[in-house]
Amino acid sequence: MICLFQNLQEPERLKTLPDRTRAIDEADKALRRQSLLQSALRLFLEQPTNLPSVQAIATEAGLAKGTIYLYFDTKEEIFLAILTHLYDGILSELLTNLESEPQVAQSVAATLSAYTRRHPAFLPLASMNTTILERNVKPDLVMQLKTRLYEGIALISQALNKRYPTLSLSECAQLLINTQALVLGLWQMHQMPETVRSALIASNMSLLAPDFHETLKAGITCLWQSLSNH
Amino acid sequence: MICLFQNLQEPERLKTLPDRTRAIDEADKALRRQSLLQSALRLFLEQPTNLPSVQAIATEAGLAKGTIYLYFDTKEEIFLAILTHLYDGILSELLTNLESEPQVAQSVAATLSAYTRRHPAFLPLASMNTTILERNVKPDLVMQLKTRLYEGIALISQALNKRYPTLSLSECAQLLINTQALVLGLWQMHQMPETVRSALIASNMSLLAPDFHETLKAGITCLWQSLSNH
Amino acid sequence: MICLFQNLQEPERLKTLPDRTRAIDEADKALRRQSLLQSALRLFLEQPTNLPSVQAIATEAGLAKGTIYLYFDTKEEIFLAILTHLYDGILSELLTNLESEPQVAQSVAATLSAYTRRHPAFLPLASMNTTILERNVKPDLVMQLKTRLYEGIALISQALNKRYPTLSLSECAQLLINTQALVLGLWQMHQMPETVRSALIASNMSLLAPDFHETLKAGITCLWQSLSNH
Amino acid sequence: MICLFQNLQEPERLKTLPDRTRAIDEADKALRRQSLLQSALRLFLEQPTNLPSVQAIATEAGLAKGTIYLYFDTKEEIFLAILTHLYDGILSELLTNLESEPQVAQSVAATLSAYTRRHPAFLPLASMNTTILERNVKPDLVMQLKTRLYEGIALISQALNKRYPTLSLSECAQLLINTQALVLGLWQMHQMPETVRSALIASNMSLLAPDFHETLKAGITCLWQSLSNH
DNA sequence: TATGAATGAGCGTTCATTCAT
DNA sequence: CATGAATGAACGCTCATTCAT
Repeated sequence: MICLFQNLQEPERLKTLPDRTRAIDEADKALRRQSLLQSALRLFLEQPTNLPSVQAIATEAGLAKGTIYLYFDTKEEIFLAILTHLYDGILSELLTNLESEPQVAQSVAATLSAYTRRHPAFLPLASMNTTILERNVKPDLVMQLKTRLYEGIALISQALNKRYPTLSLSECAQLLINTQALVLGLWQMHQMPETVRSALIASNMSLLAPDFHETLKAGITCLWQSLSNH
Repeated sequence: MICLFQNLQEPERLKTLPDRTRAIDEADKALRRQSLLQSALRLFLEQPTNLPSVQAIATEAGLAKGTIYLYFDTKEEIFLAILTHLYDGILSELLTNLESEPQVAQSVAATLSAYTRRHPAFLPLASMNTTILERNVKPDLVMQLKTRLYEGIALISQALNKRYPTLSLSECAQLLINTQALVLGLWQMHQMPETVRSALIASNMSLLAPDFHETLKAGITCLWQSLSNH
Repeated sequence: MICLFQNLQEPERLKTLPDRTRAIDEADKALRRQSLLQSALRLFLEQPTNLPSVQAIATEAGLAKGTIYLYFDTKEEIFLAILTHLYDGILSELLTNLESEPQVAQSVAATLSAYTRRHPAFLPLASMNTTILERNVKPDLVMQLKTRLYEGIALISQALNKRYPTLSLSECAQLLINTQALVLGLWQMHQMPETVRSALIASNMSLLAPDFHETLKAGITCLWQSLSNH
Repeated sequence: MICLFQNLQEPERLKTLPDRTRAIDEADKALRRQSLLQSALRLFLEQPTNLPSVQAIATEAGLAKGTIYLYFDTKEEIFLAILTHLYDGILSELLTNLESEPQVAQSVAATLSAYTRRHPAFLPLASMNTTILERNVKPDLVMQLKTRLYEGIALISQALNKRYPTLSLSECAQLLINTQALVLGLWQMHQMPETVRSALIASNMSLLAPDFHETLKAGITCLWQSLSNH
């Protein structure tokens, strides 16, 4: 089986190329690409409401602005690559945890909650996907993300189906998609300026300003309750 | 009962002010404001991926650019107003239909499906809310949207709670929030360039390019299945 | 003798017209005009680097924006009127003090120093005269200012000439003009952001950041030393 | 002696970079910067009442608007640079002429008169310095101008002091500052629309519409008469 | 491959002034 | 005379992308 997740790179293991050195062979190029992704990610995390500027990314990576365009066609492509990677990550963890955990719904909820904590760029980027990223990226890169997503979902669906044979493969897949949709939507609804958040709480409307992770778990539990019926 | 939704204006009933006429009294001003909202909406629907430019909105409304700033502080404010209005609309319909329909989950799904069809700006705008709109709008307008949302949810929760007394008010509210999150997320996942859509179908991954309204109904049914347990 | 300075109005004696009342007769109109001038001046003093907006002036005066244009053709006209008034004031004081004081140069210096202190709008406005005000005002209003200036200078020159008969009338006049030029120039050279001022002092260049009033006195003394020769 | 005025560039000697060519090394960059300054200056001289627009400057220089911002942070910075340069120029000439001319006051007057004729942008820009330029420029650029001014004044003061040992260094410096103030003020008082000028002459008030250069000489002579006493 | 100078489209907003009421 | 809604010109600046070197 081709591994979906070949792209995963532990940053700490990453050998870095000296700045302003020419990346000749494929390995060096990949390294440089990774380094750009790391820089972009780092800057994005500093202010997850905006994509950082190309200049900032280049500077952060110790390279020139033009160099970035040797590795990516547009700025958005960089972040779509990061997002793709993050999708890979979450799918991979879901699969792993599914197999080891007895309580499926709880496992899913816990995995998602932990993952979004450990990867605070995931949901902000996922939220921008439709609105910002895909709009400025070649279709085949969008397809790449979708394909990865599809394959991940397929694998997880199979695992699920093995444990809950009464649930069809496509029901499993749909459940996963719904889960991702729910997480994405909850995160966006939960996102707001700090002033608004405190105003909401002050006005007894904390329903709209809840702890994201709490809500996440509850929501997933609700969505996955069908499993307990099977 | 105080009606939340007094703001709803059927565009077709709207008397329009002749162009370049002065809106002196409050009624005329409201009319002009509505007309700007209509123009903005119309242009947005032509290309729901970008907010139209202020100049375009003004021209569409037969007014000068500066006039817009007599009615709105920023461009985003216009679209937040539209979105607020659309949230009012959906909440109102949910409430109405809930009371008349026997099958609650189906009613909710059908209402949402129909509403998003009739108001194709709803989900695109809702998707931009966090990322684009709220970022350039005074906090109290964000609060206004949230408050309306809260009050709508409160009313619907009460109606739900009346029919399913085993479900607590806050469980009902949370269910509604989850529903909105799910719809939002599904719409975003379902959103893609036409080329991508056909590529997905060609590659046997139509799972990721489904009919939105189908998926919506299935998703809501899944989320609301708890009701059948009560 | 026709008084040059009929325009001088002690603000405290000013009867004010109730807001939004129609000014029918000439006296009422003059009152309203004065009130607009006062409002404009008050706002300008709050931020003497920019002319306040017409809207701000109207609001401050309790009137509508359009009303201002019943009294002045352009915004700059308002400030040219204020400046004219302030020129009247300084000329009048110079004349008065000249007659009572024995030491002419010192009298002039002291008068100017005191006047600019009491009327902090004088030099800022005078500095804007060429660059901003006269550019957007009908020539005959500029002429009015010049005429007043001329007549004031003429009167003072006569007084000077009486005391120093060896100085021709036109030499006296020129001396006055040079004095005004010097004051204006010194004020502009002395004007700077606070940060720059402290940087200058820190760099041992306090020559360029002196006390304005000190410099003023020294400068005038220097310019007027010819008198002691006569 | 380190020359303060190394920046002086005779425009006619300036090698120009071909349009749309890249300025790679520092020399070319300096050339391009000079060319932008020249263009800005040229346009300003066409209408010395307003700073030309950035677009106009770019077009005049055969470059794109954005390019300007590679060389200057704001539009005002361009003109502050020109003004700094012009201050360098006048200080340099004053110093040179002082050393060669026997009659100091006359030398100063003649130098200033000639310089302002040859550099018609000098006084208009100097007049805008406080009101317009320094307001939109980083403090350290203002400081640069001040520093240059200070150093120029220091050098000239030394030269003066050598010839008139009874005048202290700081008296010399102050005399120079007063001179600059006087020139600036006279220029502003002398500045007026052509219509006003002819009206003044027609009304026998030519005192207020004199030949600037005449007045300048007379004024400086008056200010510098102290020297003859020493 | 790397650079970074050059490009130029894109846009929201302010505000003095006009003028219908 | 008073109002204030409507006007629309004016403009600096950013920044993703290109491309000559």
